[in-house]
Amino acid sequence: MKAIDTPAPQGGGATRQQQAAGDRRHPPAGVRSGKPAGDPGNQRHRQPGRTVKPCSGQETVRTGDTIFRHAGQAQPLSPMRVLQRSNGIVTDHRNRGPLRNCHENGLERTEARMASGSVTQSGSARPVVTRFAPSPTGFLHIGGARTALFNWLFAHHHGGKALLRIEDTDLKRSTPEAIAAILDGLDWLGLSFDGETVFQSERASRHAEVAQRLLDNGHAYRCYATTEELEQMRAEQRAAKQPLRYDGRWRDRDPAEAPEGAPFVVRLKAPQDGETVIEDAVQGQVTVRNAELDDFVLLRADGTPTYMLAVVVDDHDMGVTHVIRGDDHLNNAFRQLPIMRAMDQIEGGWPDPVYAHIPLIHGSDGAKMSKRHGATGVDAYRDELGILPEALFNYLLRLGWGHGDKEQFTRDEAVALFDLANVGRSPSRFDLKKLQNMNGHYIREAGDARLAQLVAPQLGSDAGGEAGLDLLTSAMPVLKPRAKDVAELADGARFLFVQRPLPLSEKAATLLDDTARTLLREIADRLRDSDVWTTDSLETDLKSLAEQQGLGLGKLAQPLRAALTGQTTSPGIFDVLALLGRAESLARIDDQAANGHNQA
RNA sequence: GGCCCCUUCGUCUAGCGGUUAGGACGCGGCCCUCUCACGGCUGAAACACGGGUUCGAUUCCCGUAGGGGUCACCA
Repeated sequence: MKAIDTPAPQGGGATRQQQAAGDRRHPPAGVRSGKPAGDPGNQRHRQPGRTVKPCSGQETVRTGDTIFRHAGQAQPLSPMRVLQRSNGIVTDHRNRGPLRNCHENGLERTEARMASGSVTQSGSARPVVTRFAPSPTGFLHIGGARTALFNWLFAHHHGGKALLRIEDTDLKRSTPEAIAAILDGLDWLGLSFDGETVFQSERASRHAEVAQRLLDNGHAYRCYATTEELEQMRAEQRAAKQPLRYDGRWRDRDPAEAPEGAPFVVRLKAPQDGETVIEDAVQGQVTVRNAELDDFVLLRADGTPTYMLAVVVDDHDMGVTHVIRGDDHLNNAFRQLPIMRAMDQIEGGWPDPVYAHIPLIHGSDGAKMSKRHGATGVDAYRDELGILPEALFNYLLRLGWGHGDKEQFTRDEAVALFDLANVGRSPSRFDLKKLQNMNGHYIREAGDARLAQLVAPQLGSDAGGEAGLDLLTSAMPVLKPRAKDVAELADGARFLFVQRPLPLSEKAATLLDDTARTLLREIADRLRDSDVWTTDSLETDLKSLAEQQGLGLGKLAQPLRAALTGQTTSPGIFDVLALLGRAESLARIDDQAANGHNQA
């Protein structure tokens, strides 16, 4: 955060033109690395297919993102954009600068990049603002949860703000229940977002206003093509094996030709030449030829905005500096950027955000997570799989991000260490086994009273009362190491609340043969005589009894365990006795010692 | 199909031109031990392939293969 406060090398009051000129004198690579652009270090991390090949005979001007070769004319670079780009570089681990070679730990490395790369205007801070923008069509998806987490961590790491926006413009599919479920899921994970939650549906008029601005300034146009017409167009493209895209039939047509009173949509007049380059903080440099993009719809025939427009307008209005979202949006960035660029040209103050497209979470079969992969909502992990929020938090953090060999991260550590630089670029598969293992770890660390509260509802009314909760709480230390989710914790605790006579598991019943019952009587006699009833005293008593009988402790403990719990597995036998108490223990032993004829 | 992205043990990952390729989950073995866990030790297990560049490539470049994403008046 300190780094963001670093005063700008360039004059704060520079006009966009001056800034553009300044940018030309100091090409991005140079600014970025602090080295001459020709430095070998700058070549090192080029990715396959990402190298920008300058056209010979023409000046290739990189304004950072768009290359206009045809005109040899660079799009003016706003001061804000310089800042933005710098921020992008700061967070770009694929960055070709020398800092990539630093052998520091990730945090220091990040700090170092921050310190060297950040530029602001007038020395004023441009705080990081991220946003999580789910569409409320269901519960909080596990992938969405991770996106939310990364946005939250990044913002907090940089002392910025993480905003929440509900993308509910598709009224047909958005429900209040889904909104509540998402909010609930975020809350459960402990991800609190800053400021007011923005509801995109409430901003339609603002979106339309921007569309009008675009229209008025020649960056958009009305398209009167009918749905049928467009379908036919696509059918023809399909038949001709052409890429499917709007052919721009109304782009340069005289509006006077428009059919009287016919409905129309508003389309962006997107750049057709050159290419757009994004310095993605995760994916590195990504280039798409502008010819690949068509004039997509901004405003529907009914005047409502499309997602593409709404996102851009909202991100701008919310002051979003870093767009961290799923990789499935990478292609969208190339459609959203032209809208921002157009608005920046019209009124200024619409800087490019830094993009960070994080890889998707895949199911075990390697395909994008969906319903058929089983649990996809965080609510299912909580309610059905008995996962603790801190476990999911940690697991999601480690999915696609790493920090050396470290596996466990507290919330504070995560905030301190998280960076986009160490987010991987390839999709990762969801591994329930590892989540459960991690959950086991956090169960062992969790407070006993808290776990008792979680477990009680699964154990009937006895467990929910004050006495029941107390019992559960005191049993937790010996129950915890044996469970990897809340259900297993409940299973382990069940013996505490079952009513006599205990039902026996098959294995337990087999264990309780005649000799075992005889032994149980001996045990009962011995225990009845002792005046203290603690784990230690019980251990002493039973060990001496075993010794007298010339038996290993195991021979004695197993039948006893069966009698006390009805199971063959449980916490340590002395703990079980102590937890159950003298009266209940002896009663259970007597039950089995006497019983028997009708058993085997 | 067009475009875009990705590729280290089965899975999550470390690795930043020279390493016995490290850790974690899972799996096997041993220890601990009253059972089951926990914990400790230990074993098997990976650089997709082919070309470059280099004295030297897991690491940089190109290509192939494979996987994924995306192509609406959905978001």
